[in-house]
Amino acid sequence: MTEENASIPELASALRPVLLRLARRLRQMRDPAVELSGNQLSALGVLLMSGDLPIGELAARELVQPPSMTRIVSALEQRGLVQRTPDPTDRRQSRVGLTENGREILLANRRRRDAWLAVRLATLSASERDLLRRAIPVLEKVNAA
Amino acid sequence: MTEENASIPELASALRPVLLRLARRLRQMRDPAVELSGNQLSALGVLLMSGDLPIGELAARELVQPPSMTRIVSALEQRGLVQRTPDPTDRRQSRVGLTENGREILLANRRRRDAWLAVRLATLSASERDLLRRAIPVLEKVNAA
DNA sequence: TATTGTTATACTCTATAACTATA
DNA sequence: TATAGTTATAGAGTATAACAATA
Repeated sequence: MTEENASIPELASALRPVLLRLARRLRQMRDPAVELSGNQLSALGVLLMSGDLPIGELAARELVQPPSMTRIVSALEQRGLVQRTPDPTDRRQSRVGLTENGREILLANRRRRDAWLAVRLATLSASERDLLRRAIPVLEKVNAA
Repeated sequence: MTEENASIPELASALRPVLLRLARRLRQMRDPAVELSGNQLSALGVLLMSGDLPIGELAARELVQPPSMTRIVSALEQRGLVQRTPDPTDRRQSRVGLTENGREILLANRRRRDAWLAVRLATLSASERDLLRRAIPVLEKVNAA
């Protein structure tokens, strides 16, 4: 235990700015050549994780209103990154899914950001990297709480 | 050493999504009653850290164009959170600084987000919190690299 | 009638270009 | 002539409200 006397609020206010700063830099590493907005990229990510979804569901998961998601999906569809397929049982709905091209673009973007991070992780000592490795499940727990 | 065999790229792609997700939730904890945009809040943060700055310098630090910073500062000034004071030696410039009210609003916002995080940190075990505590300087090192 | 998704419209935030005033 | 800042204007991106099609 390094200093468990230190209070939880102090840990929070020390951790917050570091996390926000690092996340901001990671987000800036979007490939400027592949012009996808943050929300477009994020929507592709949800589709990769969850498979095909109706527009409304996708909007709810992204905390965006349905009309906004209509726009986002239309833009992605025009670029061939997603496709709409009509729901056979309810003709009001159509499910949105990644195309093969969309999957590739998304994964390439992630690789790019991972590479940026990996370069920086390589400057650490092995034990520092190990510390981060063990911190991951803890951060996940914070996220889930 | 938990498993230093695991490669650096793997660490990067495990760490990235956790960081981004947590940062996103932290950002969403802005007080909706105090309607400050992300960039307005961020500009106040720079002023707190660095003291009074000319508009151009502030724009450069926030990676924003000068006209955008003019708008941001004008909005903050109208709400009494910052004030412009003319530079005595160069009448083209004016320095922007926090007002007492601006300082309070900024700090209140930070306390709010810290509190959100602290509630979640409280669900962890003492040793998990200690792990995060030791991870902070490592994350700072990654940021600086 | 209720629900899914779209279109119409307005607002916010940002950027580039052109301008004003100092230096 | 160059620089600090502003104003004018346009382009993304989002939201609310109104509408169309289907359940």
